Amino acid sequence: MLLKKKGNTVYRGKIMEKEKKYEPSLIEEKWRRIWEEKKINYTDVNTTKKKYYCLDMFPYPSGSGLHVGHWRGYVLSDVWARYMRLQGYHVLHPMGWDSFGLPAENDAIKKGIHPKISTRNNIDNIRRQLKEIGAMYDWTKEINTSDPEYYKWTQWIFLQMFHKGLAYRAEMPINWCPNCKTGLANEEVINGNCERCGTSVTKKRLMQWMLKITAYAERLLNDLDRLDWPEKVKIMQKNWIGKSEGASIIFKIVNESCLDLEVFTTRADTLFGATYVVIAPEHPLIFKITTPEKIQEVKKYVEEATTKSELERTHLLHEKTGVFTGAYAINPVNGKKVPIWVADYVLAHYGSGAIMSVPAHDQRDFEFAKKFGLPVIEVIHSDNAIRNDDGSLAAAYEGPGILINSGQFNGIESEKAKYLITKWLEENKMGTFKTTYRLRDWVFSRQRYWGEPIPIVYCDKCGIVPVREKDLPVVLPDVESYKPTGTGKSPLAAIPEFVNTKCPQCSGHATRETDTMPQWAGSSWYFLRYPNPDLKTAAFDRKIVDRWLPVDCYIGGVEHAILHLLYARFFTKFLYDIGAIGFDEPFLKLFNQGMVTKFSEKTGKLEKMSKSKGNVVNPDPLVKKYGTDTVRLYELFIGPPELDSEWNDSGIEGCYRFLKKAWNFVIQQVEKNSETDIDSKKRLHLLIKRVTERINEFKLNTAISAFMEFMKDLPDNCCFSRQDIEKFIILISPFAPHFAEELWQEFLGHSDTVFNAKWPDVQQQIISEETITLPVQVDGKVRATVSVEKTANSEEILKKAIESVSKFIQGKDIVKKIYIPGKIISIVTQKK
RNA sequence: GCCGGAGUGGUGGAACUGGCAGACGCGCUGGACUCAAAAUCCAGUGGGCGCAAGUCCGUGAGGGUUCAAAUCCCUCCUCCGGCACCA
Repeated sequence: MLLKKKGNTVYRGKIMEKEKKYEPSLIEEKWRRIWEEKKINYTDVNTTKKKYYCLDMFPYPSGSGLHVGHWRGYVLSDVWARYMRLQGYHVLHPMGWDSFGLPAENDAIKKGIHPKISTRNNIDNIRRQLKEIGAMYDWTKEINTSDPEYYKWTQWIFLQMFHKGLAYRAEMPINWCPNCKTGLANEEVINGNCERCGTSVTKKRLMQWMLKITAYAERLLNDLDRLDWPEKVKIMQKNWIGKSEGASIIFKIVNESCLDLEVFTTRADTLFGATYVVIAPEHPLIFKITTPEKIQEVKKYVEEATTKSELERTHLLHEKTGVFTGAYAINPVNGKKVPIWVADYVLAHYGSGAIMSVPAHDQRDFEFAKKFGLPVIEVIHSDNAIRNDDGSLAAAYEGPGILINSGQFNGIESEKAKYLITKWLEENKMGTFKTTYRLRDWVFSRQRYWGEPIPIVYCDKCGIVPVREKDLPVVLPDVESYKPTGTGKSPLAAIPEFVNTKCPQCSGHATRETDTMPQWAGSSWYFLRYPNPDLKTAAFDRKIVDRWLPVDCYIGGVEHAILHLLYARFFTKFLYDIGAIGFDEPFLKLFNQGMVTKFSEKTGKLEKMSKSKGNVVNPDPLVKKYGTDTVRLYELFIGPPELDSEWNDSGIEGCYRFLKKAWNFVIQQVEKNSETDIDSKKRLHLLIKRVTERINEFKLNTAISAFMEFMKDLPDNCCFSRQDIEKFIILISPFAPHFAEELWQEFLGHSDTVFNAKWPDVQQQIISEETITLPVQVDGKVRATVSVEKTANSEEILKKAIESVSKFIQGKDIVKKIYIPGKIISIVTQKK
């Protein structure tokens, strides 16, 4: 019974005799408290029910808190997790903190607070904000990568890699960020700049711990096929791994016949056109082969090249430079003597750090040859080559063609010649088929304080010795000064109590490794820890992780497409190989939510929401005004979840109005206490069908539209039974959990949570129509619609259709009649 | 340069496998309620022409396939993201 009273819609329910309208502020906090008290989100990992692991990419606890952009992914995963729960799954939906690493540390330095304290404060703040979202996280499984009880096991995994030879030390020029004062992984350098602070990255030669991720290149590549991931991410990983099949060819060095110069090429077919050889400035043979009269010049060039920044070398200076070493090599296929040059367009870390140069068929070599007057010999003929008036090549021809100037291989098609020439080299022991990868080993050392200490000691007698497993964790010491030194050593090196230790093997004097691990270490296996976060005896319980993993659905931003996802796959495969787990891919399904953008006054463009762009929208005032459920709805309604969406505050009103209407609808219908009429039954089941389908397809924006349409189209006199109203509440509960719970328990009087209810089934026979309405087109234009019995045959239907458009076909001949069952009728006419 | 994604009213966005373009929301206009406002409710809302019934045009541009194209094909433009001297 509806009463008008002071402008408010009120109801008299069975349970209470007081007036009530939709007031989120009165219900949301209450339910969050009750859910926590009753532990309804606690996941018993020992359950025998079918499981579902729905994981968010865990955040790093920055000081600036969450904005509406962060909400989007969390709301999305929560709707999905709640939906799967209502589908009868036992859902694990955990949350934790990626709290080691540069962002946390830089933030701490900026504020002058110890990272340990600031991290704890930030975590407390973000946890509070996350709880406001109302997500069903099982907080008893919270983990924190900077907790010694956690990083003990990160160190343990490192030791396992060390034992298998996958963690090794190497002195090499690495990417160095002068601002963050630390080495960086290849993956952390974006366009020659530091991923974190944007500073131009330089090179620094340092002794580094490396992880041999390249040993897994082939598997990391192949197994992508098994994953239900966005194609975009798979392609990005594929490109990053960069598999390239070709040949390794040996060039003997003139007068140094014991020295072999190995080059890698994908164009063995052009071997006869190799007119010189180029080695990278970092090539190990460089000073062995350079002739005495050239040594000064080469030395100078190498020095210049190796101190250039990554940006200069790879992005800015495409003008070719190089010097002749004075040495010559022998082209194995024809015995020709060719000069050896040093040039920095050849990269030391790819292939063998040396190339054969074929200026006629490689544009880079062409430019170099032109600049230094080196010969160009065409060996692939094609009419598609671009030529000067005199017939010489105007640019390298890189396409396919027929071999010329190539001895016994003349006349062969280039693709075929690749194989034949490589085979010939192999038979003559001057080369092999070879596959190379762009992927490089992972630089695992950071010269910073806030990370996992690498559990290694250096003993004067025994050398490099791993810390015994029983002595883990190597605890990060509390220090006053944790600022980076910039010397290439971590701040830990300045703490004698930390550095000086005893050798685990001989008990003699030893010093600890003082570098720490990169931020990506802890996040490479955290998903394995959630099901058993408090386990003291191991990183994880194999029985439990094998039951709960792989993660069924992983939700997060696309910015981690390469870094985190590749590293996590690598760790998982390694743990599989050593028998620690029974699966070798961590994440079966990946969903990347789009960014939330907003116009930035600073840049004058639409930008991803971020503090630095000055375009963040704080959810707190919105929650205060409309309630969490409305904000949740709007986060989803704003656009397709996988695409970027522009935030606009004004749209949120629509979601609030909808919830108010839905609230009143439920109350009115329960008050009516009648049976569901046929029309309403049909509407409800159509809604169930649409919402279910759209959630399954992750089209949550249109799932919400379906609810709005349902509400909007209801006739005034519609009637729904209590049972059907319950279905409606269950249907909306993943989207607006507080709203649904209040109606379910408080208004309808259930004693258990709505999230233990069962997702409603569609009754197909209710929504199937006996008559259908079809549009009728004449010459491609819709001119009428006809209602026909579903069972009618096509002749009847066409007859009816033609009658309906008689006006439009008068004086014309019908040349074609098309009836697509259930879809459309199309009449084609011609003038008489 | 290469590889992805996108381009639809005033606006955010719908549209299954080629089958009534613009669902739903915002905004706007008009109306109801009110002393008045807010809130709420009802109606309208792509553009042109027309009093109207209507009718023509319309999914970044231009071509094509088809009875039928936002959707498929070709050429091109713009924006966003990734990679980029990887031999």
